[in-house]
Order: sequence, then structure tokens, then C-alpha cells
Amino acid sequence: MFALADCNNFFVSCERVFRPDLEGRPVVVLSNNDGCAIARSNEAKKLGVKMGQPMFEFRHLIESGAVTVFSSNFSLYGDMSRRVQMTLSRFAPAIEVYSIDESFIDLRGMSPDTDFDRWAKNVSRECRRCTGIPVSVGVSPTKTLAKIASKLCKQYPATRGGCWMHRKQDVEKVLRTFPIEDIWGIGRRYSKRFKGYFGMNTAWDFYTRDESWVSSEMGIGGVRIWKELHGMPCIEFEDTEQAKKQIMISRTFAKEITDPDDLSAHVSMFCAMAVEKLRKQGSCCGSVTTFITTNRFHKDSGRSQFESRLTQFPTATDSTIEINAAVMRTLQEMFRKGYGYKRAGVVLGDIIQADKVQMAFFDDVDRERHARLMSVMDSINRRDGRNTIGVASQSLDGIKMNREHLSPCYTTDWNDIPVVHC
DNA sequence: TCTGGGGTCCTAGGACCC
DNA sequence: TCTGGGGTCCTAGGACCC
Repeated sequence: MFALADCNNFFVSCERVFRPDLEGRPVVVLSNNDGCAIARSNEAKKLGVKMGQPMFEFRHLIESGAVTVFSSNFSLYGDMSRRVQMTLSRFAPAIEVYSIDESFIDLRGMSPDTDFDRWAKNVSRECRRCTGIPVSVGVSPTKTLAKIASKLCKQYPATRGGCWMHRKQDVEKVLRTFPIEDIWGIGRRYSKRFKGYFGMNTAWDFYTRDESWVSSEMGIGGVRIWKELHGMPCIEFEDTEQAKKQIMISRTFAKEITDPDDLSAHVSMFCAMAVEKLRKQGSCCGSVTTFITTNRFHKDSGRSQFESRLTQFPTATDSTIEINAAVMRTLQEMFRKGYGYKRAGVVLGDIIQADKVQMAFFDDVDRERHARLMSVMDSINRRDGRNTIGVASQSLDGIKMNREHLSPCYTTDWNDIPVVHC
């Protein structure tokens, strides 16, 4: 058996932990720059606020007081996520942190006589008690079915946050009405095709197809989903964190940037952030891509641009100095005067373990020195906060963002700790 | 006026090798 | 007119996830 513990409307729930007055009311959390809705309470969903919908389209709901909005507060969400994970760890030797709000739990070592329904309800209750976050715990023979089971918890309050779905007849009963687009791994494209072309609307319609049909339509990935629905586990449980194969830092700017120095300062900071992540996982990268783009929603195509440049390193590196130099050079090549840049980013690729780097024959970088400097830089930034020191080209002011509705960092900033009056 | 920020895997096709 | 057979590697693009 596998369990999936999925936090309900996670970002909204994090805000509600410290604002219990918002329980039962429509709440929306916005993306960076207060752009789009990225989390909605059930009440906000009922009012018609869509995932990813731009805020200006539902501004009337905010202004009339029908919806409460928050700017995203990722230090809060990250910390709350860690607390939920700690609580889950008490119930199983191994958990797989799948995303900020979802973890899988391997139950294969537990006695087959276990009452997993009771177990799931208990885990959910404990998460709520210890962290304040409502969590849906689905248990099933495969990860894909566990996902479905956890969705049932959200749909039916009578499950009290936990649901064990394992008997064939129960699974099939659920699949008969489960929307095809809600199956894990079947996205917008496939579900649109399945509905339009083949008149398939439910998970049952997919489940009852031949394996060979699924294979020809979707390839090996589809077959895995199909088998998982039939109770055959195909998706590995991964409790060790995998090193990233690609690391990207990009941001949309609050205002278009026209000044090359301003743009450089930002992109240089993105670079420093990305390379810090790279070192943190003990890797080096063989290439870096820099990209800049103008506002993609602008009609005036004469002034629009998406450009990117790839730099490859003869010897894979984790030196901010070396990578930043490449990024700054390519940025200079791409920048055009008179254009307003709305978004930019840095992508590190060809990532390998730092101790497996193959040196180039004519390598002339003093890697020892760079390594010592980077290590000192990282420890200072760890101790005194991000952006305490960095390379000269980089902005140390952070990114200017619109965050009009930001909540306090209740759990990660001494100045924001809630005060209890009694 | 205002539109997020990350990731992964699979496949097809081309280049190239013997 | 006829024009092998097998393989690997790389890349771009498409699909998905949260």
C-alpha cells in the first residue's frame, strides 16, 4: 500500500492557520507581483475564481470584500510544509516529499492486517492538530490510486480526512464517475482529445480500454497510468532526494526594465541564486542559458523579443564568478536599447556531481581559489541572510515585487512572531 | 493598467558510426 | 533500374506535474 498526504488548498490553509477568522470564507493567494490566483479556498472556487486567473479579472470580488487575497509568502509556506513533513515522518520510516504540499508514504512494510482506513484518518487528524493544516490522506495499492483516494477525502467530509481504497469493486465504483482529466498524468491535452475524439469522460472509460490502445495513443507513460489504475504499481517510491538535472531562477519584473545596468544587476542576482542552489546539492554545471523577454501580452510585436543564449563550459563549474561572467557577456549581446524587459532568467544545465567533473586539458581557472571563496560566501550568506555578499555586478537589494497583500512571516522572522494576549 | 515559477520524462528525427 | 542494416547520441518539442 501507498499513502498520499495532500494538504488541502495549501497556501490558503497556511494563511488561515494565523487568521482563523478566515475559516469558511473565500480566500485567494496570488502569485509573485500579485499577478494570478495560485491557491483558492473552496469558497473562492465556488465564486468562480479559476486557477491561474489574473487578479484584475476578479478585482471586483476583492474590492467588494467578497474575497480576501494574500500575496504569496513562500517563507511561511515552506516552513509550514516542513512541519507537515515532520508530522508525517512519525507515522512511517520513509516519506517521499513530492511537492510543497504533497508527500507519499510507503506502507509496504506494514502488516497486511492493518486497518489503513483508521490509520489514514489518524494521520490526517494529527497533522491538523500539530500544524493547523487540513490534510487529505488517501491509501491504495498504487500511487495513482492513492492520489484518487486523497481526492475523495476532499470531496466527502464523512471520510474525516482519510480514505482507504483497495477492493477491486470499490476502485471500479469510484472510477466510473471520476473525471478523466483528474487522473494523475492525464493533462489538458490528452483529456481534451479523449473527450472530443473518443467520447471518453471518466476514468472508467480509460480503465476499460485495451492496454495496446493506451500504448498507441500515449506511449509508455500512458501504459504506466493504466496499469496503476489496475492496481499494478509502476511508479517508483523515491524517498531520497534526487539531485536536480536543471536549475532555473527566473522572475517577472513588477515594471518593465529598460536600463541595461538595472537588468544586469537582476540577472546577475538570479545567477548567484541558481549557482548557490547548485553548490548546495553538491553539483557542477556544464552549461548556462540566459534569457530575456519583453512583455508577452503586448500587442506591439515590433518591440517584442524573446532571446536566449547558451554558454558551455570546457570544465563543469560551480563558481558564481565564472558562471556570472558568462551570463553577463551573453546578456550584453542580447540586450537591445529601447526595449522594455518584463522577464529574465538563468538556467543551469548539464549538471553533474561535483566530484565527477572531468577537467579540460587546458584548464586555466584556479579552481581551488574559487572553491574557497564560494565556501566563505555561502557560509556568510547562510549566517547573515541571503544577499549579504555577492559578486559586484549583482543587486543585493532583492527583487522589487508588488506584494500589496503580504502576510507576516509568522514562523520564520523574530519580528513577526504572533503575540498572544491573555 | 494589471497575466507565476519552477521541474520531469518521452519521442521523433537527424547526424553520425561501422 | 538497381540503392544495406544496424546501432548510438543529441536535440527540439510536446506532454505532464505542482
